[in-house]
Amino acid sequence: MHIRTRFAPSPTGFMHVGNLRTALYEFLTARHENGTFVLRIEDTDQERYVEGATDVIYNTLKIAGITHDEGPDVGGEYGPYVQSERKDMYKPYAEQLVKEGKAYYCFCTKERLDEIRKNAPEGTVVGYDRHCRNLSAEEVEANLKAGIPYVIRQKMPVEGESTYHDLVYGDITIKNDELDDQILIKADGFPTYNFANVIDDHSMGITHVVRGSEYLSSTPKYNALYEAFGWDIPTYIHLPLINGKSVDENGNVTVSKLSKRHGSTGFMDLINEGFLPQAIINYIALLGWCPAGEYENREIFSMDELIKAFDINGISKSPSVFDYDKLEWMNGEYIKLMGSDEFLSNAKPFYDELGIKEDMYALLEEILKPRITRFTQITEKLSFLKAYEQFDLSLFEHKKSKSTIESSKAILGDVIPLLSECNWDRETITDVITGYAAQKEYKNALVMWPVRIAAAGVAVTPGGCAEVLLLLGKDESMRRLNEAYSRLG
RNA sequence: GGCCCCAUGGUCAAGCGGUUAAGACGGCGCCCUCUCAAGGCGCAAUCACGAGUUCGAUUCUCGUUGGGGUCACCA
Repeated sequence: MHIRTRFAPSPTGFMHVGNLRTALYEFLTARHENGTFVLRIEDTDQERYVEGATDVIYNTLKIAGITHDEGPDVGGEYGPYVQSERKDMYKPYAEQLVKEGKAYYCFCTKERLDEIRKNAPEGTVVGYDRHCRNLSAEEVEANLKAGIPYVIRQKMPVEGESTYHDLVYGDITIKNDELDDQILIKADGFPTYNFANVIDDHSMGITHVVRGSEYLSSTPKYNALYEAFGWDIPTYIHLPLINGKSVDENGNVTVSKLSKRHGSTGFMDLINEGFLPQAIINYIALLGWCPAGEYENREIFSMDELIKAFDINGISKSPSVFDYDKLEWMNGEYIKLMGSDEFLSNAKPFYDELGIKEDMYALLEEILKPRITRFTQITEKLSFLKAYEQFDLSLFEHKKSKSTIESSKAILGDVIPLLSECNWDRETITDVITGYAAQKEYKNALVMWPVRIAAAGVAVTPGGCAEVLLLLGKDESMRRLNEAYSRLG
């Protein structure tokens, strides 16, 4: 069987990571079986139209490495792939069902529908009362002729129960009287989302419908349509939701659907914060799916590896919580895996901002790579290069190195002249300092501590004293060393 | 509220009747070490509860509790 899956986002200008994960799983489901992945744009809601929103979808998928075989931009045999361009094809399908007695015209006004709801017993929710389900042919004809607005509703089965199978959740059964006579065509002539979805999925040959578990309870309605048309019901794969964790005003930890208050939830937001596309994809791939077999216990996956390892059996049923800490860790792992070119191209914008010269690139990569989990942290990590304040002299005191104000002053006094005469390369600087320490029978730490502090002016630096001196350059290093020395009295 | 779904450490999770209940993130400790990281080693921490079924339940069934989803002329 040739698998065809689709991603059918609405162009809202924003790609929620939950949506992206759905797209990823749809993509992986198809790719793992050498199937076809289709992109369809669901833009029927003109009110929600956002300029450039479809570009956000294209860009996101491209950056994320989720490539589609068919879609508005690449074409395909099942087009058009933009729903607004398909709008004329839905109504005939609905009218076909009316002819076959499986659907009917409904002339009820919105006011009447509201009335039904209002009069419903407290705390209950009632659906449509099927008022127009059994209008006589004459009544329908007369209403139509009179130009009374109408919708087309499907006649749903009223007794018995329906069961369908989901690859993740198993068999799901509901009573048929739960099913409302759903609207297929709205009064404005446009199809409802559910109706258009079924028509599109069928006419595009979609074999596997992959979507969030919020569709679990409305799936019987979709199936009623497939059955009315005599079409094959697709294979269903419902995905557990992604939640976010937050603390409410009472200090209680609560979990709810991932949203803004949990942090960034948009793919582009995460990118802007410095998360790498591959890391985001890798992370969300593992949110709700667990690799098995030879891939068990593995955390880092390239897209190709995900395609190979992906297995529907590994999808879990229970919702998961988006963990920014783990994403952060994973991002760091991707950074450590980077080659020099890739590292540089990511770091360059931050280097440029600091006015860093090319001859420092190699050293910076070495000291930064294990220390950052996002490239955006570079600015902060290297801030000591620009700022050299009147730092607190107590920084010279360090118990473990046995460094004190006094020892610092003495050592700086000795070391400054030595450094001022030496070549400014890593080996020489290190030799000078360790040589001095050896000669004085000091531990290296006792000497390196005050030098590093004096040069950086902060307690924590990426790299040790030799690296700090190199990054600063000889002139600036000597200037700072002397200034600190004089401040020590 | 009706209906549907879910339930293993703080988080992601393996497990698919018999295990010392994996692994990862995070936390903690130790080692390494000129700071901070990285790296290495180690520790703490989980089967929501109650009945069954069974020689034996984390695993199967039912119930309870908790959580989520869904009930539009929205998508």
